[in-house]
Amino acid sequence: MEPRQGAQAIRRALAVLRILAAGREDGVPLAEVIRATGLTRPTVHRIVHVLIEEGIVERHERNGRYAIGNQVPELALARPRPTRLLIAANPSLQRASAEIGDTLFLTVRTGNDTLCVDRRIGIYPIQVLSIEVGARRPLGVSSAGVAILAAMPAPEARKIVAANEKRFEAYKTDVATVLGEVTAARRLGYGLREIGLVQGTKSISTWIKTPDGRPAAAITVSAVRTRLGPRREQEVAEILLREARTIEQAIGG
Amino acid sequence: MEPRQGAQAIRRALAVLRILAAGREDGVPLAEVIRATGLTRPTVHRIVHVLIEEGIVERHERNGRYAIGNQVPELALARPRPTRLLIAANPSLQRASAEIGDTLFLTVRTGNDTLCVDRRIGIYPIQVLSIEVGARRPLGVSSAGVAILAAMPAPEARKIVAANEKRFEAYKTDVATVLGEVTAARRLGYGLREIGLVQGTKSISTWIKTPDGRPAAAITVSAVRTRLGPRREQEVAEILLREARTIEQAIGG
DNA sequence: CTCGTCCTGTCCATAATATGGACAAGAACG
DNA sequence: CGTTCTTGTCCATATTATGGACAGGACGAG
Repeated sequence: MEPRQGAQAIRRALAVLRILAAGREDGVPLAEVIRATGLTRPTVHRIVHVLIEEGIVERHERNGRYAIGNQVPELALARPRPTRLLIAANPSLQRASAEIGDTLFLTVRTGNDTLCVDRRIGIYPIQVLSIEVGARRPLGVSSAGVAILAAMPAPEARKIVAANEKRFEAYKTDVATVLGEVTAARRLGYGLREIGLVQGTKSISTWIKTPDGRPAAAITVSAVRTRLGPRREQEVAEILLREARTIEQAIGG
Repeated sequence: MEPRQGAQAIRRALAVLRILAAGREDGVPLAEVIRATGLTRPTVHRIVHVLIEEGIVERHERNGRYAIGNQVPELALARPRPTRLLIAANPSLQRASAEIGDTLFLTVRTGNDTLCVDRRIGIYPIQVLSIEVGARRPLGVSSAGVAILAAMPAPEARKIVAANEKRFEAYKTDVATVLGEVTAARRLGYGLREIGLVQGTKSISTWIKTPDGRPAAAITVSAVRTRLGPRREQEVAEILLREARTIEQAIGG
């Protein structure tokens, strides 16, 4: 059903945009876009510069990196709603945050990426704040991504991981490692990253499925590793599992 | 400098997106997109459906209209900053709103469109609320658009108005009428619409220029016509002119 | 029912468009 | 001064997007 053709250029432009989105405010150098998309230099160059002329992409004066331009939020204003998920998850995040005390994230799946859409800071004095709302990463490199992959049929997960192969390099991981983590998560019942993306942190994620059984999001706790020993890992995971089910109820019914 | 080529399809896709953005949540029927963009049916159809596959556009179950999809806000999350203008204009809007009592709008120019980016509701019991944050219209059909056109060099304004010709029809106006209003606004010092887009309303807009002298935005008061007689029009215009200058200072320095 | 008038969706030969190999040029480093 | 990073450009080529023509569906009037 997917392959509607006659629009290669548009699809490529969108692929570029998604890579740029992952670069957030800082932007992404052209070479990185080329690597991540697998397109050729002239093609990426052309696309990026047309998008600049159209105001969809901006180029940073300083370092020449490319980033999402201000016309994108302008287009987004056409869509005023906060998602159902965000509303449904709010009480759960509130509750879990109070209970756990460490930083909580709500992450959705969008295409082959995870996107952080909400964050709650806990009361414990050391908080992992590196991941911000808007942070976007290839599915598989964060515990949330691993959890989401673990919750979908294995073949589909493998396909996504394969599609992200070129981008894993930048996160110092690879297809085999990710697939191993996904299998482990499937067995455990939740996603885990002993070595967080930030040095010395650990993350636990549980998936949230839509009524049709497809994983749409994950809730994650990140903390300094010493705060998440085996015993506490168990406790935290149970809370996250409970709240994930609660959120599923809220979006399902 | 503009005409970088080799990307017709991407530009066309963006043109389609901007039209869809003007349709907001309700969306736009395909035929309207065809009219507004001047593209052919198969082209628009193909573009729209590829964008649907990519999650950039959604189709409403009910009426088959096309609207901006949820991936657009997701991309926009990559850009967390509220614009300087919004911050700079805040105190002025606050003050003017208290002083005037009718609904105030802050509208920016984006390409050939105006886009409402802020709204303040006044204290007077009858408020014109039809225009919401995110509302997007061809430059020229609202008093804000007229004001912005009036503040730019006449040839540029004419070019924009000509480019929007096909879209005016839907707003029951035309090139000649708009150009007349722009000339009148240039003479007056502010934009005016005796017959607002909503029946029985009247709007007054003043333009805001960036330090380089190009108009970037407008502040607008909309009220039921009877509340904006000649005397009060004068008063309101003076407040708006004063605040426009204040905002220019704030973004200039 | 039939005709007319709106709409959306599809086919495919064709021309125009986007492509990418090869090259150029600049910056940072030793 | 060479080496290894970048980013940017040219242009012959074939792949890609194009749009005229057609089909089908929904609605209303006669």
